[in-house]
Amino acid sequence: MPQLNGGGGDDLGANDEMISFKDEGEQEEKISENVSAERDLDDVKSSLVKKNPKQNKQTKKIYQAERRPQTRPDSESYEKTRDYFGEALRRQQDGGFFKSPHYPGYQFLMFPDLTNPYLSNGSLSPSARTYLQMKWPLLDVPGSAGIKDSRSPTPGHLSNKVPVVQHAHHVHPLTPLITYSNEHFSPGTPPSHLSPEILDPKTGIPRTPHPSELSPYYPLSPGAVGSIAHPLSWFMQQQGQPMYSIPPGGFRHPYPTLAMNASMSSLVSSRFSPHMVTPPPHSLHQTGIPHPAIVSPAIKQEPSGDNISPSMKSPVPSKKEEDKKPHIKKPLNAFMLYMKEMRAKVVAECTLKESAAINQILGRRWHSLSREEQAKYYELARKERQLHSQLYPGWSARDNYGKRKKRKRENKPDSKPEGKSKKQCVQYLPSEKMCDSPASSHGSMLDSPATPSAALASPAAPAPTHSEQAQPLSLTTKPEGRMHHHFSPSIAIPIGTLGSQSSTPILTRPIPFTSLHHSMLSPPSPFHQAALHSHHSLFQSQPLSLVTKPTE
DNA sequence: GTTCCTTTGAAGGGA
DNA sequence: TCCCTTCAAAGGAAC
Repeated sequence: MPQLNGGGGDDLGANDEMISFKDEGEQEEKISENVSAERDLDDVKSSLVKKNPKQNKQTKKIYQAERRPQTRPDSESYEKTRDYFGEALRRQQDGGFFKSPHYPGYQFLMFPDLTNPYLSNGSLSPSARTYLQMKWPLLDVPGSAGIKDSRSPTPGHLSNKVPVVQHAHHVHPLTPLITYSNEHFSPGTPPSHLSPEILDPKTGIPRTPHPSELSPYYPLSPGAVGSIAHPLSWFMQQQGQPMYSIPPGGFRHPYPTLAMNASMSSLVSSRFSPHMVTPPPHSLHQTGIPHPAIVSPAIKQEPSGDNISPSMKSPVPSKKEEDKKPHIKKPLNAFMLYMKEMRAKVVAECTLKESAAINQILGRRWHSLSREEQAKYYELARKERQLHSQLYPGWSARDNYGKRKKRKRENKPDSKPEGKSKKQCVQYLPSEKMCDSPASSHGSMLDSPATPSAALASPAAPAPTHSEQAQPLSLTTKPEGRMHHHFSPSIAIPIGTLGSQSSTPILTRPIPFTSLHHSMLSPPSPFHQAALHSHHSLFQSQPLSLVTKPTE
């Protein structure tokens, strides 16, 4: 688990983190995101087809070397989340325009007083109002009118998989932790007066949310508890995508004992008594409720035990048992959680559909996140792992090995699939000049040798080795079949001052002419320029050079 | 219909 | 300890 350096001294340096998204003005943020998305789009479009495993690996290594997020100790993290919420509440109560934090839901981990969102007189407490407003921006919560965030795009409109209008900014990072397929829920219907107004994704007409979109996690009792949709119900409805596939037949209350009433801190760490963590067979808890991480082979449509190599199988269970054995998915890591949350937003901004491209953008944005922001996801991931381990004590990631379709391994430099011609590519590295992240992750690594990579490293992830950092980038190949013909001519953009630490040659990034964006050939916009200037000299302009991509 | 792509991080095994 | 491999999500593209 990554540990952020304790509050005061963020001596991890690196004020080169991209913070511009956080506390800037709303307009500025929007501009920033649009610009970044635009650049990301161009970037990705131009680079996606070019990349190959080795290049990716190099890029990855550089990314990894560049910065390792730090998380604070839990207590401090929680304190900060409290502060987040307090600040949000203050803003709201001050009558100011409530601007949700970048990850507005996160602070709800420590949401105070959720166990009793109502005041004694029956009205919602301010905190509960704030929560509800964050949860359901369209919900008219008394006393909080006008705090709807109209800024963020509504991926729900744009994503064909988002059944509920939900601002990306209001998607709690923990949402994927407990999001399940809507189709399998039959939760209680919240009272109409508290039902968020939801736009039908197809008609755009406001409608009462389907019960499945609300609070399926709350084992609402027939009585009082059911009188209000539980504040944490929104955990369930992120993008209509379950984090874990649901076995046939669905389930009613995932994490049944996960009665998320008070704080999410106890959600995963203390809500599970030992007796309930033992996964009953067939994906069902003892309550008969399957865990979302359990995927029925039928649903998963993954190779059955027959396709699993014997080495992958545990010697103990028989083949039949193996077939019956549910597929327990790995818990999502921090980046995966981030991806799930941000994908729709990126898709909306970039009008990109290709996940590979989206993921590239997300990867960059991930690196552009501040440590605090990343720490949130690391914390969530940690909790998820903790929950997962408690639910499935005997589970090992190794159990899933071989349950996927076998992937070809082409990463090895010398391994080339027979009969497949390869095309040499120009060395590719994502150019931070084109990236949305002024706080170049690459730059921070390359320009800040004093920053110990270990200090920046995620506790769970080993710091990049010296060999990794110094590993020279080389020309790599990619199967020609995936190459796009018009990508041949390209522009090489030198990547800053890379040579200072290694013998890495000037890195160039092929950019198809057809994808060239004006921003690539013209000075950065004032905003971007300022952002660039405020961070690194890495971004000092260097002349663009035209190169011709070698072709075979 | 299946596999690949692409990202980061976690985990496990081998050297 | 280090390195490598696999898998987790996602969905269009390629095969």
